[in-house]
Amino acid sequence: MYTLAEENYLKAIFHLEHETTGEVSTNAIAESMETKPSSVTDMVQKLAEKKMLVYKRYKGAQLTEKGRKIAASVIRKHRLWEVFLVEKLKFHWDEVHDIAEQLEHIQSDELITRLDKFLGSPDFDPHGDPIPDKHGVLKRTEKKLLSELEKNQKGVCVGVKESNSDFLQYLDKKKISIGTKITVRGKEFFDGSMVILVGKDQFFISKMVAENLFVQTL
Amino acid sequence: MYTLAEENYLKAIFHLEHETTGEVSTNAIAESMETKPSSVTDMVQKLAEKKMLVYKRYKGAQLTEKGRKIAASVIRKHRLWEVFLVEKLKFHWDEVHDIAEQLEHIQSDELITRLDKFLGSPDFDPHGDPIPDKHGVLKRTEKKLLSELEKNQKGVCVGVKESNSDFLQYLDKKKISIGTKITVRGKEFFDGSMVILVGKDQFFISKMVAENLFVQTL
DNA sequence: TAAGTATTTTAGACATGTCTAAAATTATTA
DNA sequence: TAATAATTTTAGACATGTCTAAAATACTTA
Repeated sequence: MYTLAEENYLKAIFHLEHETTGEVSTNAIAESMETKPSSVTDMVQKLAEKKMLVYKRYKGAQLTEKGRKIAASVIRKHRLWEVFLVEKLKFHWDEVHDIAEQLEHIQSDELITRLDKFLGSPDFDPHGDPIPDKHGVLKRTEKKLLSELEKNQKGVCVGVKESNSDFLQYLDKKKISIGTKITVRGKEFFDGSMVILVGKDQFFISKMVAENLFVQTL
Repeated sequence: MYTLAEENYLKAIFHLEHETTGEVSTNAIAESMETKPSSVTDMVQKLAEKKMLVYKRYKGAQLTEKGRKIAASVIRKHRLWEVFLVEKLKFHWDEVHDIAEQLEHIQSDELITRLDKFLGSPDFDPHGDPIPDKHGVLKRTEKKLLSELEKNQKGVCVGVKESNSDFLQYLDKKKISIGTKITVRGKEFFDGSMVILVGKDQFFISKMVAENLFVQTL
């Protein structure tokens, strides 16, 4: 269908478009892909010929609807595979990126349909990023750090900011994982610590923990 | 690690070595890979430089220990993924080859270690072919058609010869799947039909069925 | 064993995607 | 706004893996 290089370029440009506004520059693409600007120019011209993006010399690139859909489908596959690796194969959240980077290029619609079903049609990947649906629609989501919530606000845990084994084990112990509902019961000004409700358990967490957990506000 | 083309050549040669004896000819490789003999010559020379096989002009190729191990690891991955697709994603046995053909090239030892464990370290793929172990050792197995067994012999179902939906549904109904133990209770000369024991159920099967089921004799 | 046939290799070309070095364009700032 | 700096593109080369056409070698058989 599409080559590996094509998919990687479209994916990179898709991400860059979400970080800034307007056209994406050659240099920005080169940097994010760890390649040279001259290579990017070549490739972007080819993608423009294939109507996957619009390109004007010296002005940068912008995905077309076609290009956007291809990129979203690759990202959907990436994130679904990450869920598989963490939920089923018990990888840690920080070990799965490179493997998903390969798995995202497997070509089979039926495979992804079945994988999605097998995983229970998850909405978020293990890093808390939303999974585009099969039409390439990405729910614009309010992903916040737990530390940004105020007293009495609720959120669903959707991921961690930086993951390390100790922190993940701490979360395990506290029975916090993706999908866990968290309610803020109290918040201290001076040190940013919180008291939160998880299930029926209420406990204290430090600022460090609150600043490392992503939640989806409810 | 190794390129896609390298892995595919080694795999094809590995299979051909098991079908005949001695060196594998350029033409045979070309035919099995649906490519041209001239392309094979080029590639085989490169693989010889990398010590993955031994090659003499006009005399064909033979895998070295190194090449054999790489090939076996690719085949191991292919067959483990096939088990995953059938057992976990509920694909039919005849739908999984093309997808496994892509998945077999994913590079990550840890992934395969975990996948193997997740699947319960299976010994056979859904077609009844043995899965090489992590050291590339392939159990030489006595895969036979059920029709070749005599009265009172036992076997474990390891796959089907030709699979079609109707036949797979028939097996489902009779509670026969990979790993199922089958005992031959009777065999008729004139039409090749059999009476077999599956679990606690004893029933009649036609020659057509007996000639389409692979078993591992016990 | 010589001639004809089949197999295999070589030579040269091509497609994809990358790179370096140099040229062109755009942006900055004095 | 002219000079300088930064960005971007072009030109030409290279690596991988493929192909066709032609040459070399091996196999068959009369």
